[in-house]
Amino acid sequence: MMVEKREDEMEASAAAIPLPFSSQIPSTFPLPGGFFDANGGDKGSVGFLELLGLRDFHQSPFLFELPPPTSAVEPPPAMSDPPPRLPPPAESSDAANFPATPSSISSSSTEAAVNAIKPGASSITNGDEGEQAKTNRTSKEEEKKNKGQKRQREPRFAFKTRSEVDHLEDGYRWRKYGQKAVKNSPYPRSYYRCTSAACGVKKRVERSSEDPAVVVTTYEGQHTHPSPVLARGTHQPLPPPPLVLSEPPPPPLGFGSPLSVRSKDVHLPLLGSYLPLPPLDFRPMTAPQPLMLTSDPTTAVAISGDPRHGCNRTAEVSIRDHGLLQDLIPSKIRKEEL
DNA sequence: CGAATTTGACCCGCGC
DNA sequence: GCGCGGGTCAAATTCG
Repeated sequence: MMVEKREDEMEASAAAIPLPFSSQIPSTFPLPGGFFDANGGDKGSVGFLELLGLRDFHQSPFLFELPPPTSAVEPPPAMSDPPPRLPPPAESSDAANFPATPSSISSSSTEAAVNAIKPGASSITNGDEGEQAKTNRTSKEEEKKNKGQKRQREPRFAFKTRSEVDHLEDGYRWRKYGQKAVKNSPYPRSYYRCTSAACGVKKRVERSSEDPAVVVTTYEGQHTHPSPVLARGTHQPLPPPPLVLSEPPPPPLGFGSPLSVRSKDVHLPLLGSYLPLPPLDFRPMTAPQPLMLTSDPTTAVAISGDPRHGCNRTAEVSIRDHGLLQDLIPSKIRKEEL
């Protein structure tokens, strides 16, 4: 509801905010013609990494920050508190969650921060929320009454992803639990929940009505477990994901390539394996604007609320982004970039 | 046969 | 207070 609205706003912002290089980046995120069409045949899940790999990874399109517009001072507990033991630290987990935006856009929602800082929220685990609703609503209502506040919500991150498939493979296993028609959009919104018992992470997937090629994925919550993919394979630092690291920039028609076919073997958690245990620092370093958009895979840009600061913001975000990339991308790659 | 998906119904919050 | 829309549940169905 709210988030969606925000997302809409973000979309609007993406198109409206004058980027420093707006001339190069139309709001429509042009991609080589037929780039995705070529992938049309393969309806299987496309790994984020795969998609990501199609573009310059080191110019990763995704950025994120959690600047609570109203509480930039105090980062959300969940976000700032590196879980002592949890394999995937909050941020990392989120990062792992992070659909490395396949081809173009990504954004984060402010809701994350706003909700994360709600008192009492920290005491409620992700799983609790889900189970609670499941077990009995009366108790939920009671709790609500007792607390006299709205239902707790997990931090959210919204990503806009240009993809042919709705449900992007991110390394975690998701179970669909609902689907709703979206108002003013011909495309339905799907609701997924992490299949891991104790993990209450949810995500919503919907297509942008404005640009059907764009899939908006909203993650809510943080995984409390390592990625099944990682668990399945090695949990030790892997060599750079071949896809991402060695794949040359996508050919104009790259999506139809065998790459897509192998997509299911490529999961974001691979990326997660690069996530350092120390939490990523998503705390607002400058402005509280949570909104970040990259309108082109080759350009990572943070959109601040104030376009006038576009350049500065870009620089700032570059730093921030760099920090993020440091965590997400093997230094080797970054060197190449540098 | 178990797991996952589908889908209609229900609940809740919010705006008018 | 009411209606609308988002989010979730859970039975039915499908799939592997």
